[in-house]
Amino acid sequence: MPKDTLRVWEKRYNFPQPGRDSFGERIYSIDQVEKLRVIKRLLDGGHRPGKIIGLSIDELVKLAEVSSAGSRMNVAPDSLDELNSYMELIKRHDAEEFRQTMSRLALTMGLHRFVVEVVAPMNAMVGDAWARGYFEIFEEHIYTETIQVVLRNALNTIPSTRKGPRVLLTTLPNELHGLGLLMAECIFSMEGAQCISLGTQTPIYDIVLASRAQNINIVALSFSVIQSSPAVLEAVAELREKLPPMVEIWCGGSSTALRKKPSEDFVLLSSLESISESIADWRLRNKFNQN
Amino acid sequence: MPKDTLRVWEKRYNFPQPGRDSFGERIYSIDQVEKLRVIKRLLDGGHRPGKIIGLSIDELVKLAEVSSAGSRMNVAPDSLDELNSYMELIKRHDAEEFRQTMSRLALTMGLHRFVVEVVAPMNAMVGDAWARGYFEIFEEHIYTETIQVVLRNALNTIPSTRKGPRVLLTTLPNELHGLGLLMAECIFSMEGAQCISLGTQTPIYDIVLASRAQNINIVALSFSVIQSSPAVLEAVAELREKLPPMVEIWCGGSSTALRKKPSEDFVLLSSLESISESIADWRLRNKFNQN
DNA sequence: AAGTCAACTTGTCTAGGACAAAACAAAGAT
DNA sequence: ATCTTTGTTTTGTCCTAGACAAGTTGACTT
Repeated sequence: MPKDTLRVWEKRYNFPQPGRDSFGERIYSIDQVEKLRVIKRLLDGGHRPGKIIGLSIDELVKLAEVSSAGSRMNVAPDSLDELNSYMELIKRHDAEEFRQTMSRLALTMGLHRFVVEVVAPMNAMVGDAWARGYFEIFEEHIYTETIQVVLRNALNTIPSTRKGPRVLLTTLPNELHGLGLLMAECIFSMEGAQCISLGTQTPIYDIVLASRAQNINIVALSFSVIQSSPAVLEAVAELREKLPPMVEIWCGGSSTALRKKPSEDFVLLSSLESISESIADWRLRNKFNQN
Repeated sequence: MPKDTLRVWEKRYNFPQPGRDSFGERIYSIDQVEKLRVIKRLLDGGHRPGKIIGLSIDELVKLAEVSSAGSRMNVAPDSLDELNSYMELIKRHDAEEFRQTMSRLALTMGLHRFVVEVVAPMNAMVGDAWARGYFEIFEEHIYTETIQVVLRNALNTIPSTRKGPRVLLTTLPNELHGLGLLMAECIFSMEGAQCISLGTQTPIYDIVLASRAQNINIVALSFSVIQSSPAVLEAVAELREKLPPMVEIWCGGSSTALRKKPSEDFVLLSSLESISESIADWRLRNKFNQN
């Protein structure tokens, strides 16, 4: 959370009101940090500072529950119990058991369904649990690390191909959520695409360079909620301008900015499932000039 | 590079002197950014801003070459040619070939030697090449991602054990260099330790919680050069204080801060090889109370 | 050669102010 | 009734300028 923002909130809304140490520097109490965490979460969800910053921590948590309920709608109620039982494994700190369970699930369900039906909703649940203080940071870390190991392991078993579209996966600077990227890579690979991942935080200019050097057909970008709307759209527009017209830009993730208005600049991947459709679509469009 | 620092440099050393856009906001030219990159690298190497900031870009690059020569000394000259040929693969953008070469090497050399004799020196070379502008950011990303895939893949093949020390691997906040952590995890695992990685950037308090929850014997921290000396030592001291005395802290990485003076707070892993020795040492010390 | 202290260097915090752009609300047009 | 347009408020980030603790250097002393 930017320092400037905290300072200006302090002046405008009288929150947070940090104590001062012996040198006059701000010290934020645990309570304040906790409240800030929930506020941050709500802001990502579209609320406005002026409206919510005065509320008590309890009211904020209640608001957060209402807001997050919507994102969980698309999960079948009976599988929710199942997902919760996996969350319990982490909470019980049975990391090894959790890893084995996830590996097994990935094998039995198939990677595609595992990513869409287990990992995606669990991400949301873990994020929620963390914001509300149910989860410690280290538990979230263990979750992320475990899922990463399982997904990368699964990726290794997919035979590489030379036929599908060449897809460059990355995120823009300031976006360091690598798990979303990895999930996308799984789906893309399952659809027979040739994936080249750059990891997170690639500057626009370097995406252009990389797509040229690697003969890329599709640049796939992942966004989490963190980014401010205009910055995202502006960056994508800039990338579109600098990229050859034949190279497509596909954007996915939970960022609300992308969904606002349809743009000619990029293909919107509204969900993980839509990757499959978009790939099929791309194949139709490019069936002649494909090698 | 912190905004405050850039501003105060501007006032004190008259560099950088950014242009201004129509709103009076700073715009840094490519040249300035490039010079800043080299300066940053030199600062990490122990130089002082006041001494080097006035030098021209050429003089700075020369200085950087002298400084980095030392770190490459411990590589046999004939294997240097070999390493350079791998670098060429990346520069030629033959990512697939590079990946296969690395996988093959890891198998033939064995993971331990691969990490120590190939990955570690190549990390330094890539960092160098990048700072001098030989490497684009995206090439560095491809390198990092590829090595990560190879190492994680290799890690998967190591059978897990229930006998060795339980090691928690992570970095402190502000340290997001994940590759060093992964390399350490490889060595630890080869030595029969039970590794639990939290990924990068775990707050001190959460390291304590995690080590309790996971029954940890050793907390292993990885440091790159980026961190300022006192902050690192202070953080380790704080961790030492909050951790039960039986849990050991082992620190490794290229940070110069650690090497300054021996401390009772932690075990210094001066190189990747010393992990093996320290593990053997630990086993001796704990052969009675081990399960 | 090694320890001590003063002077210098350096990064990061403080304060308050300004302002563009996003978000909202209300009035107007199709 | 829904969509566009306009004016108003909200909000984040940048600006200037100054202060100061901690780190480093170098001369002096033992």
